[in-house]
Amino acid sequence: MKSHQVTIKDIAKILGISASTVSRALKDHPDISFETKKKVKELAEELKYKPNAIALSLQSNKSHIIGIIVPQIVHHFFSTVISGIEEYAGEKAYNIIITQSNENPEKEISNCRTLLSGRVDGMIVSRTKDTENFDHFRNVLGTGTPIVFFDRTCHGIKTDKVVIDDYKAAYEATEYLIKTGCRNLLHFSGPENLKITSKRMWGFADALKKNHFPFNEDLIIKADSFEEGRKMIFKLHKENKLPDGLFTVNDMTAAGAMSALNELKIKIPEEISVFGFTNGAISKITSPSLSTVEQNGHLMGYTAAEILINKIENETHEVLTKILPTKLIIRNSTRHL
Amino acid sequence: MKSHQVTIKDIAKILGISASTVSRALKDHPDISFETKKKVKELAEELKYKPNAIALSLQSNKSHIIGIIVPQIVHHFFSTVISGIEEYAGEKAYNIIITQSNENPEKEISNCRTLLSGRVDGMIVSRTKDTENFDHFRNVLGTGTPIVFFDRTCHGIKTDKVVIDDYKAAYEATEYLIKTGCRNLLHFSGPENLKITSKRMWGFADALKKNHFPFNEDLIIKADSFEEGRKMIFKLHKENKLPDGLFTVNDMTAAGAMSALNELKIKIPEEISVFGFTNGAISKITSPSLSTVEQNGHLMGYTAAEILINKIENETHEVLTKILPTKLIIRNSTRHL
DNA sequence: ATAAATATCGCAATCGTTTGCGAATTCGTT
DNA sequence: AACGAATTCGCAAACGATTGCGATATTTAT
Repeated sequence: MKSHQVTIKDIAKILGISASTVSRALKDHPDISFETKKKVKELAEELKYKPNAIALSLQSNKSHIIGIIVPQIVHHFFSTVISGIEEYAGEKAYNIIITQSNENPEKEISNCRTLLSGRVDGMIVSRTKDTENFDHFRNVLGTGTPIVFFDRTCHGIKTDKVVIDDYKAAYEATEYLIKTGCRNLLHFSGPENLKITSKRMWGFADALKKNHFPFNEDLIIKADSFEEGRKMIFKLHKENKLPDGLFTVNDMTAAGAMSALNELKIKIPEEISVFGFTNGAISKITSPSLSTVEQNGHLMGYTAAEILINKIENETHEVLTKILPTKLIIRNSTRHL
Repeated sequence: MKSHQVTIKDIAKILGISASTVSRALKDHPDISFETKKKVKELAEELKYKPNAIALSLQSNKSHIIGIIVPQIVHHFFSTVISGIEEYAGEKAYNIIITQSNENPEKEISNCRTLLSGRVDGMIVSRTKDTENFDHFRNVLGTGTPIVFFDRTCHGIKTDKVVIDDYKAAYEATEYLIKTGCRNLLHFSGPENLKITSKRMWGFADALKKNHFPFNEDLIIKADSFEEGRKMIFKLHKENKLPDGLFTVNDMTAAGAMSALNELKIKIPEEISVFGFTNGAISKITSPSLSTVEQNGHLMGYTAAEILINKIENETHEVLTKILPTKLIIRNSTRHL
């Protein structure tokens, strides 16, 4: 099928010179005469010669490929990050190979293997919710392949990270709810072993404490999906325990909660304010539109790629954690100041 | 940085045998004695030897990489398709390299170049809305690299396609609106040079005609995003031209329309039914939840990968167009039968 | 015992490109 | 005229793995 792609040897043969001369001519090596260069370049142009990236990789031991592992490509936040990675990588002439773990630690391990044997120059990773053993990442680092984690990082591994200040953002969101008159707050939270969700939880808790609100663990409820958000609202409603302010671990959960509240004819934000997290695509679509924390996924990906490629090309060994700024996006699911 | 990855030569040197023997031992070549095989395999295991994919590629002229070009990774439908591609590719030990054109034909051309010089074995593509010249795709095909188009295909290029029957799906959706009592229908449409949107439009038009409804071009309105959907509803409302049934070219547009209708306190579906297209993530989130056409992106990607890899490995030359089934998803933005 | 068959392994070329080093040619200088 | 310098280019090795073929060594058959 594959018809023969033009190689440097083809050009050499046609011109009756050696392959080395062609190679040097194409990259303006001073040893080559102007005339030879001209002939070579013209023919290369005519035959649409493209250097064989694979041969170059073999030579240089660099593939110019970045491997990515995310839980799900379909998830809006992750695809935003990927898009950011792709942008910076493109600028630097890197390609990206994407794999997804589907929140399955086993798959994550096999993804590492795949990318390693694909000889990627580095990896950008957001781990599974359930990843507890990090040996596969240590193996990768052991081969000299750098990793940059984003969003969901791994505790106890010495490597670069790009995150946001989940604690601070949650604190601010909670305080906004308080300032706009909410007196009875609740937080829908995610799995505890994820640092980002526990940080958001602590931000919520500390904001309450600082503002002299009573706090106990009943104010933290496990719910981190559209369905669970819905269910939990119905449950709270039945038990007559609905709050007047709700801060959720992500936008989807908020959307689920709002969907239930709408069905119950409970007015948002008059009777209950809802604050999400992530500023995903859905936050503009909900009724009413959702106040949320902007977590700039594109920038996160872009930054991760920047750090990684810099590490690849300059072989620096310093380990840094980059904290990206967040900001509150106030829409119509919360009252105004 | 990159510490030396163990190669076949390392194993050979340690064991005092030749590289060729190691190579054959690892793949159970009958020429090699049992003892030698055992020694080689044990050492390979111990040193965590992984064959160098790049060297293999150079040898076989196969990279085991599939290149993907989509307008936007972030778009839910496309990321669903990518996820499907990734799944089948993973099963067949292929990697995927993803590029996005950002709806920019220039970028699409450069993406083709990038993937070509990355020596991908084949490509899966959904083109830009504005791509009018297809020469870059013809160039790719000219190098013997097969392409499978999905969703947005290219007219006049002889290559495989995976699509849905947009016409039929639109026809059925429209007919559903009619059957549930809508008498005054409108269609929010996309750019005309995209086959999929014009097919959806014709499906809408023919359903009207078949049901003896008057049809004229005023029933087709250009609006294919959340914002435009919103604006157009407000405009129609001001002009007192709101329909009692709305079929949109995609879910986002429907969501925008519903957002405006909600603000105008117009009841869905009592006063106006809304029918979307795609069954994206947002269709469950809208208030009320959106009736829509299921366009199985995951299956589309999976199928495209199947066709492509089959073509790569078996070097078949037949060109086929696979039409995937759709079905109506009836939720709460339309009345029931 | 000798030829033939078998078992086991190494040499070298190959994939496409790069690069140090040496070779050949031309030019300039005295 | 002769010698050194400069110009221009080719040879060959290297990257890691595969594979046809040839080279031993061992065993079997006659």
